[in-house]
Amino acid sequence: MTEPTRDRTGDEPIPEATVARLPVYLRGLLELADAGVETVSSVGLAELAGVNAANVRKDLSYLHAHGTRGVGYEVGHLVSEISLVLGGGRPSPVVIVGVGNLGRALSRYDGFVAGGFPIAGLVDADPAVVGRKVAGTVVRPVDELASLVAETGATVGIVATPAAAAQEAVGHLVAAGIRSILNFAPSVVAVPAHVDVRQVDLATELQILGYHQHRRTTGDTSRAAG
Amino acid sequence: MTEPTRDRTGDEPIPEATVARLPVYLRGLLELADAGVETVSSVGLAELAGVNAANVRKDLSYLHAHGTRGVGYEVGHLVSEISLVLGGGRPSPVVIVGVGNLGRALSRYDGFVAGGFPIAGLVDADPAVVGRKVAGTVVRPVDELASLVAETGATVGIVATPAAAAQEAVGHLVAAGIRSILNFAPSVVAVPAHVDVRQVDLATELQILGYHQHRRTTGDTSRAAG
DNA sequence: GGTGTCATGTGAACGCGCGCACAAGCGCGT
DNA sequence: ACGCGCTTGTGCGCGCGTTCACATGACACC
Ligand SMILES: NC(=O)c1ccc[n+]([C@@H]2O[C@H](COP(=O)([O-])OP(=O)(O)OC[C@H]3O[C@@H](n4cnc5c(N)ncnc54)[C@H](O)[C@@H]3O)[C@@H](O)[C@H]2O)c1
Ligand SMILES: NC(=O)c1ccc[n+]([C@@H]2O[C@H](COP(=O)([O-])OP(=O)(O)OC[C@H]3O[C@@H](n4cnc5c(N)ncnc54)[C@H](O)[C@@H]3O)[C@@H](O)[C@H]2O)c1
Repeated sequence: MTEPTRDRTGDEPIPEATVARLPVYLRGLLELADAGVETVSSVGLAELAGVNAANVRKDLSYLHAHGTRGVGYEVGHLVSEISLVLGGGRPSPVVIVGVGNLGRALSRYDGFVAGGFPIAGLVDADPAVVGRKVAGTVVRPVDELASLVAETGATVGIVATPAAAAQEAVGHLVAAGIRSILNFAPSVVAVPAHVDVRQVDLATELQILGYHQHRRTTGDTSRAAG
Repeated sequence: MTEPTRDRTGDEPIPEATVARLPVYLRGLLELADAGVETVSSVGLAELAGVNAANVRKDLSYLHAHGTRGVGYEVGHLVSEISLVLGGGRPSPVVIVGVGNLGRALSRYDGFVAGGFPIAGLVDADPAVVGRKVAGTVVRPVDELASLVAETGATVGIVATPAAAAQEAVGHLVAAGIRSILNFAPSVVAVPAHVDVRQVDLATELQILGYHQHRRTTGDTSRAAG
């Protein structure tokens, strides 16, 4: 408020819908870079991302990644620009709370480190799980969460506990200084205003699919054969 | 149908944003029902779901679940009404393609059957995986997918293969008659118009979190303690 | 050096979704 | 029986997001 707006490195607000598409663009761009492609048009990138071309152009206009008229966008430039906006250029270590079925699968997910999200540590409340080695990392008790975050500089917390323990797990993460949380438990959690929570809810996704399927099979009588 | 009959069983289109919230309402309502609560107001349900109360009322108005003015909504009625809209009242068996780290975790997820999505079968392309028993189910080869779907009446497919194989896996599912697909692979897949695909992308979620975190740490210099 | 062709960048319109605010209606207490 | 308080149901305005359509501008070829 006291100082004017600086429009250098990602100071202006990017629309949320655009932010959600940037990772998809980034994936496509990395594929292109691997294939040796150096420039890409908004139409080409739109096809890779499955969105409208005008949407791509408007999205990229929010970044400081201007393209060349008549040619397109420089792939390498876009990659670095989007990476900078999304991750700040630095990796974000991740702490996983709850090392059950899902937590173990996540621990072994190689896409984490590839995407700039290395596993900083695993914690669990079950003494039978604590001390065991999962994916090369020893599971630590929940009361060591704060020190674990402090040691590793973890900035992201993943909640993979049962729903009943999700709010408690989130509380521990917030108390440890984590401000970005990804919650896999099917539970609405409350957090302070400065903490960002994103929900990944498998059951919800399936039920949304179920709605559309149900609607097609009951509302559409013109389709009989399969 | 010679006349345009307005059926009462979910014929009018429900807004997509509302559909996405219905599962959250349902979870809260089931908790209330477990606690013996029989009626709930829009304010109470809004708190449970973490949304605005007027939004709840408008959402429920799309269903045929009218409440009683001055009292609220009947919990049991809402549960059955939302369940009917979302799942058609019948369970939707699920086929999982790709039984790796994630596929195994999903197979053991008890929330599936609890939510009306029992595991109908598991398939994988790796001969080393085929034949092994995971969570009480034997993994079958991909070329048995069509017969598996036919036998079990599976209506939902989950893709848990590497990204490079996602499009192929989706193709198999579509060929087998599946019209609802949940894709965990970080890959944009193409499907016919009558097939519904929902993407669950972990890396995307983390990168969105990363954007907000990066924005806070660089743009926001004033932080309120508390 | 001129011109044609191509792709970017953006103005404007449309639709959707959200939330406020208020009227309508139901039940309970007196 | 009657009024009061509580809650539903919704009309309306606002903002966001998406898309079309077009003007602007760069590059390549002749
Ligand atoms: N495939 C899946 O398993 C899957 C898929 C989608 C969502 N989910 C959700 O993810 C969550 C975990 O699922 P899961 O199958 O791994 O369950 P799980 O029971 O296998 O694992 C839960 C783990 O959390 C630990 N835990 C419990 N309370 C804790 C606490 N207060 N603090 C720290 N750790 C605690 C437990 O000791 C256990 O190790 C659940 O909420 C589930 O609904 C799971
Ligand atoms: N925690 C996680 O592991 C995690 C989290 C989020 C997303 N994902 C995504 O989920 C997918 C699977 O991850 P994963 O860790 O389980 O990988 P994985 O390598 O452990 O498992 C992949 C499985 O798919 C099978 N497969 C390969 N090609 C196939 C094909 N054409 N048809 C059928 N099956 C095939 C393989 O044999 C293997 O069993 C990946 O796309 C990954 O990016 C994983």
